[in-house]
Amino acid sequence: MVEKNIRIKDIARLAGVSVGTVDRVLHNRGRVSPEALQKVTAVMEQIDYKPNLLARTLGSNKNYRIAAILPDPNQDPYWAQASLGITQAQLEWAQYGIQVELFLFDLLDRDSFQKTAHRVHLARPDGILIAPTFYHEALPIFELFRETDIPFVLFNTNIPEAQPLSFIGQNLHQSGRVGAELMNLGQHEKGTLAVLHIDEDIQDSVHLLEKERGFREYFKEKSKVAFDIVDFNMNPKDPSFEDQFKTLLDDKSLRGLFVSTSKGTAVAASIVEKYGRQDIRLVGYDLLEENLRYLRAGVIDFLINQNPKRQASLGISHLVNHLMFKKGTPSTDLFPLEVITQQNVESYLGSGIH
Amino acid sequence: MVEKNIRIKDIARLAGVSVGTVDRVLHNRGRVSPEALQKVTAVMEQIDYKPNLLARTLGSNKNYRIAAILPDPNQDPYWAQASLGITQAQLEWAQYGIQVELFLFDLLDRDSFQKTAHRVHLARPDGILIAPTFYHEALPIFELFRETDIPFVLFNTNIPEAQPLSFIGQNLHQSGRVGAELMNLGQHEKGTLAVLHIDEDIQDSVHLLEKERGFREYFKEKSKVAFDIVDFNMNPKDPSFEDQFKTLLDDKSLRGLFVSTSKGTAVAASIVEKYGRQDIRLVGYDLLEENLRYLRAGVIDFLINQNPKRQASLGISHLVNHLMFKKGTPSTDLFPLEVITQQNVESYLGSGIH
DNA sequence: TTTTAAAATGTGTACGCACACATTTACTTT
DNA sequence: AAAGTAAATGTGTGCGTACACATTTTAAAA
Repeated sequence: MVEKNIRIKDIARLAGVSVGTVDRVLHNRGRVSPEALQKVTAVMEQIDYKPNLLARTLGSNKNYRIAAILPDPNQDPYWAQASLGITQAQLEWAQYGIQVELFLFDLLDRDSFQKTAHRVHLARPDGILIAPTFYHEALPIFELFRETDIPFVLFNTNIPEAQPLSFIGQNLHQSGRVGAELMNLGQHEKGTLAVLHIDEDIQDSVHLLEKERGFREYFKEKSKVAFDIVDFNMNPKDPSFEDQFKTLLDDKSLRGLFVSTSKGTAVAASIVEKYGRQDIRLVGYDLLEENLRYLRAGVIDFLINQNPKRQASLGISHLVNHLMFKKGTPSTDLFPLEVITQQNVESYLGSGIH
Repeated sequence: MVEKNIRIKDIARLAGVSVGTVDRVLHNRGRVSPEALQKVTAVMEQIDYKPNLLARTLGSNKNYRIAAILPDPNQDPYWAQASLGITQAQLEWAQYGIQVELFLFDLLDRDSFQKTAHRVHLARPDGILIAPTFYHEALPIFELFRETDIPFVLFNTNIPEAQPLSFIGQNLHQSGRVGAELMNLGQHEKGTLAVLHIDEDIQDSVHLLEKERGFREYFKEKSKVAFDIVDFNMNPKDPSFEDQFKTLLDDKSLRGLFVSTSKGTAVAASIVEKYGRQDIRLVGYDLLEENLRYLRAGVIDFLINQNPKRQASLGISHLVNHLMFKKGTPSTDLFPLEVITQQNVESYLGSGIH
C-alpha cells in the first residue's frame, strides 16, 4: 500500500555493492572502480532515489555558522524590518544547530561597511548574507569571499558581478514602473509630478536611479496625460527643508509625489499632512509603522512593499538549503511588487508568513 | 564557542534519570514517579530545550497519509491551480514519507461532494485538506472527521462551525472592498457599475455574497461619485448570453464591471474585448492564463489574486507540521489580498515561491 | 517472610545517512 | 613467489529521538 522509500541500503543491495560504495558514487568521492560505478549508476537510472533530507542532515551533524551583514537597524526602520527577518530566521534554524550572527555597519559610512565585512571574513562563517549597499567597497569583499570559498547571498541590492549564490530582491526598474502606474491611475488633468529624493545617501543612488528610470519610462510609453516630471533633492536636516517642500506643495499644478525610499515616504507624508494637500497622489515604499498610519489616514495613496523582513529571512533559508540540505537555490529570487492600498493593507499585516 | 544544542540525554544526565524517563515526561506518557517528574521538570525550567525536529521525525518514522478533497480541476481553471498546489506539496513531502492523495468531486454536484468525503473518511487518512464548497453537506462530514479524530484543514471556503485545525483563505468581505477600491480609483464621472454573476453555481453564492457586500459597503462609505450598482446574472450557456452582455455594454453610462469569480472574469473579458469597450474598468479575480492575456492587453484593469495554488500547498504544510513535527499551526491563515496590474503582474509570475 | 503484581525506570534498537576506518583486492616491484 | 603499495570495497559508529521491551523497585497480598 504505502510504498516505502528507497534507501541507500536498497540501492546497495540492488547493485550488489556495499552502502559505502553507493555513498561514494552519490557524492562523487572517488575511489570507486568503473564496474562498481556502472552497476550503481544502472540502478540509479532504474529507480527514483530521493535522499532523506532529515537523515542526511542528522547524519552529517554539522553546526553551521551564518553571518548576516546589514546596516544598523537603529538608523532606519527599513533595516529594522530586515533585522526582524534575521531574528526570525535565527529562531527558525536554531534547533537545527544553525547559528545566525548579525553584523551591523553604519548606514552612512563606507568605511564601517568595509571593516564589518572584513571582520566577518576573519570569523570564517560557513555562509554569508549581505546587503551590499556600497557598490565600490563591496567588490573587493566579494573577491575575498570567493577566494575563501564562502558562499554568500546578496539581498536588497543587486550587484551582478558579485557572482553570489543567489540574489534576493526586486526588479527596481519595474518597481519604478509600478510606481508610475499607480501615479497615473485615473489622473486626467495634466500637471506636474515630483520625484523626491529625501535624505538620500550616496548608497541609495543606484537604487533610486533604477526606480526613477522605470518611472519616467512608463510615462513616456503609457500615459495619455502630459505630465512634467521633475526631480527634487531635499534633506530634512536642512533648516529650509520644510519651506522648500511647502513651495513645492503650493504649486497648484502639482498632481503627485513619488518617493522611492521607505523613510523618505514617511517624511514626505508628514509634510503633506501638515499642509493638508491630500488631493495630490502620494506613492511611496514599504509598510513602516509611520507609513501605515499615513496610508490609513489617506495621506499616502499607495505603498509598494519591498518586504525587507522576508527578503532577509529567505536569504538565510537559501543559505541553509545550500549548506545543510545541499539543495539547489535559485540564482535570483525576485519578489513580487506588492501594491498596498487602504483596503488591502490589513490583509498584509495579518499573516506573518506572507 | 558554538554552544551545542541540549539533547534529551543532557536533560537525563542533569536530572539524574534515564532518557526513557525524560521521554515519558516530555510526551506525557505516564509511568513516571512524582519525584522523577519533579526532577525532570526542574531541569526543563532551567534550560531551554528545543527538540531536534529532524531526529524526532526520523526516529518516529511514520508514514502519514494526507487526503486532499477539492473540485475536479478539469471543470474550472481556478481549481486546476489549487490542484497544482497539491502536486507541489506531494513532491515536497514525498521524501519525508508523506503521501498526499487527491480526491475530486464534481463542482456542480452536492451528492458527489458528499460521496467523495465519505470515501475519504473510509480510507482513514491521517489528515485531510478540504475545500468545503457545499455548506450544508459539509457540516455532517466535519462531524465524522471529528468523531474519528482526523485533523482537517479548510481552504478557500471558511465554515467557522467546522472547528478545523486551521482555515486558509482570504477575507472575502475585505476582498470585495478591495475590488470596489480598485473600481473607484480615479473615476470621476457618475454612472453605472455592474456586478456580474457569470456561470455561477449554487456553491459560489456564499462566496459571492460576501464579496458583493464588501463591494457595496465600500461605495456607501467612501466614494465621492454617485454610482448605480446593479447586479447581473448571466449564464454563458444561455443562447442569449452574448446579447444580454452586449446590451449591458451598450449602456453609455456604464463605468465598470466587477466579476467575483476567476472563470467569470475571463468570460467577461472576452466579451468586452470583442465589443471593444476598453474604456470601462474591469476588475476580476486570479491569474488564470486567460486572465493574464486580457490583463496584458489592457482589457482587464485589475486582478485580485486568491492564490489557490499556495492556499493548497500551504494547507498540506500545515497538516504536516501538525502531524509530523507536532508544531502548532495558526487557526486561520488569511492570505493577503494581492492587487495585480499590468506593471506588476510579471513580478508575481516569476517566482514560484511567493 | 515470601510471593505476586504493578509501577517505575533503564536499555537497546531502529530511523537513513555520513564518514572514519578496517579489510580486501589488484597490481608493482624486488 | 613474496612483499609492498595503492586502489577499491566493506563495516561500524554516531547523529537525536521514539518506542518496545527488559529490568529493577515498590507496595500489597498471601
